[in-house]
Amino acid sequence: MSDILSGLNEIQKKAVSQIDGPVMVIAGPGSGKTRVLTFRIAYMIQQGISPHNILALTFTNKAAREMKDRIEKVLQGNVAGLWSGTFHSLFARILRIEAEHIGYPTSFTIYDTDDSKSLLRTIVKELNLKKDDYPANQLLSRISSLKSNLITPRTYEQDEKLMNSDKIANRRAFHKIYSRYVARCKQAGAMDFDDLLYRLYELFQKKPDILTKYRERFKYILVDEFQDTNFLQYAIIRKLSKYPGSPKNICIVGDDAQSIYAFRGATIDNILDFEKDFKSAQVFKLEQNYRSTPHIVAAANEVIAKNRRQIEKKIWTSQGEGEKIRILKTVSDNEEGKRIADQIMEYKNRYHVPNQEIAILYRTNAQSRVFEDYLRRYNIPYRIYGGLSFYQRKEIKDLLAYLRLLINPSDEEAFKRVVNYPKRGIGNTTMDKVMEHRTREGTDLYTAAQTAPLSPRARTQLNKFLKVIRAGINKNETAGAYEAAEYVANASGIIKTFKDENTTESLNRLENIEALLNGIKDFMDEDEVSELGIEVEERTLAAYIQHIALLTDQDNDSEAEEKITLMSIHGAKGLEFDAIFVVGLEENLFPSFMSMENEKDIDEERRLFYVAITRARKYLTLSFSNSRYRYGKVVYNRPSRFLEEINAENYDNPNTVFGKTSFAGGGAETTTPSARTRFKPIKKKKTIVAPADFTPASSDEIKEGMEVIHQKFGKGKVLKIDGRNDSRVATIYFNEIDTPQRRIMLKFAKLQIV
DNA sequence: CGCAGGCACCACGTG
DNA sequence: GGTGCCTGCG
Repeated sequence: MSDILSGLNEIQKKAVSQIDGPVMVIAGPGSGKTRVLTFRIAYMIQQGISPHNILALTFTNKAAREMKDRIEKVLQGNVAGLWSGTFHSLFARILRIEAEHIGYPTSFTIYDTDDSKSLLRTIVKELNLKKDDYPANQLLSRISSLKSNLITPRTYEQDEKLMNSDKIANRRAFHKIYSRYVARCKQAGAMDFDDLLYRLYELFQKKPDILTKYRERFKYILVDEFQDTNFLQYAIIRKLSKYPGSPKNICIVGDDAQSIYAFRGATIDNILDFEKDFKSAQVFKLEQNYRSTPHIVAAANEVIAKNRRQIEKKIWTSQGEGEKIRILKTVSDNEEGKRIADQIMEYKNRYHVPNQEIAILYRTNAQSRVFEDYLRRYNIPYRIYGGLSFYQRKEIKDLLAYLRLLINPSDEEAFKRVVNYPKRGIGNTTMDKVMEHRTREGTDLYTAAQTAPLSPRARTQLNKFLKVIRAGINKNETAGAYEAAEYVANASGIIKTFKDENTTESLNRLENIEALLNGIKDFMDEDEVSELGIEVEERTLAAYIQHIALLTDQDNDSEAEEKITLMSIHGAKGLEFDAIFVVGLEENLFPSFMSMENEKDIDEERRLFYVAITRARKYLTLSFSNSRYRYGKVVYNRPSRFLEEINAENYDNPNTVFGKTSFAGGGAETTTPSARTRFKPIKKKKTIVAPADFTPASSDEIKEGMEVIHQKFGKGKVLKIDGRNDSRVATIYFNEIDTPQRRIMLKFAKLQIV
């Protein structure tokens, strides 16, 4: 530990030891980025810099935790006082401390996307607008991007261009919705995700002395995954580090080639601007890849070379020969699931790759299902990341809504969510009255609920609800968070409802409620670090709620060991595995149909593909399917253009990609790559029949020796039919597909006779 | 006011 | 294939 620098390569050493002044580290995949970051902080502390003066911003809580653990190990001591975490969680921490300066209560709550959308829907309704003209999703993403670009409702109004574009686009009311949304969030004492950034910026802008306080504290700032920061995040970083007399000790680490969050406002302009903003910045490029074998590295370089506009670099490896990239071509998404499960078995048996070193990566979470099915069938343990997490379950969100009310009764979304849950006879009519009263009085919903004139019956019921909340608030203050939560879970009737229902479903929900209560207990009892390892300053219900709101997908992986990983490519950023399967490589899926319009979006998809393949250490498999289910319908897609962007010599079975496969002779894929075949675009449309002109024959018309067409498998010849009546099975040879011989249940088959 | 059943729309990715 | 919203009835 006396020499932290030993064991690093030359460039890494420089990136670690240059601690004064602005530094930009461009780090290719697998180039030891995390190592550099952790060693850099450890080195700083060893040089006598107080951890208290260091701010390290990462993308996930997990990354922050890992970093901290590793620093502690290197220094064999603690790093108390170091602030490391996500932008959102650290900024929320500052806002919690300074809330009163911007007119927020210390106990402000955080609206998640569902809350925001629900509020927007309410506002649209209040303004008597049609929800089809103002879909909540679009409104929210527009508002989010405005906030991220520091455009407030006021500056919006003064911007003729913006106002005009709304007129043209027939959404004149947008400005009204935006300002009302902002006002209502504030009135409810709530911040949405963007507010956690925007309000901090506002705080720094309005209160110079507070800004100074944090400037003096955070003398050294590090930002990980800088390519994924948006304009606002960078603006805050600049506020903290760029001012007259600033030491400008700022280090950003990133890789423009791995920028995959443009859709939420991230811009690689930030990387390009950094050098302009900090003219004296020293730039280090980490290009040696320690992770992957040569074919994978070569493929990555070939793919990313197709993008225009990027910082020049080329990753390289000194590793010897490794496996070539495999391709799987299948006829359906179902078969894709099966073939991949088969290959996983092969990896396990032949190469002894442990489960936790295997990952299946897809573009959209909806693709996970088939893989789940087959992994379960093969008894291979797996874990799915993303999709509905524990905290997104209905029963959990309901109880959390109650808890949110305990710390902030003004929280309008929480109030509406549970005022009539469990059912207590407070329906739309009553709530409309309360809402009207709220508008008339200009108060928050909670206050209005206490004074609104109502029918005696509604009043009694509403009072019962308010009483539970009041008692809960009281309990929280006197007895503590766990006791309050337990009280509310019972007094609200949630627990009773599930018990009474007494179905497997409801008992399962009850278990989840209990798990949540236990989670609160753990959180409160833990004295330093929560089970998730995220350092929190205080142990209160408010801190717990905030902590939950800011969890990231990668954070809940306590039992990841011994299991195969299934996740979206976005979720896989920063991770690595021995064996990677990138699935669903089809046009309209990956690249996504949303990106087909313009080159810029395709570039982002390509970077996503780049991220996907560079997760692999040794084995990489790419798969695509001719057809798959989407919205319950079969769709046919061509193979992804990205497949052709990898040079044939890096493929184990290149003919599968380059369209020359004859599929004759049993569809064997044993062809060796012929020299440096340059890729040809796949022009030939697949001979799969479109559903429109497809008229299946009835099953008893099918006879041996017939030529038939199958909706998915294409043309084939009936070799044999066995069984009788409903259990008749035809053995058919489909010469257009990979594994041509199939057995088809005639009862279900859709076959057209040629 | 509650509930059942029909429906539209959805879903690309996230703190 | 799922969810959340609307409608119409009891």
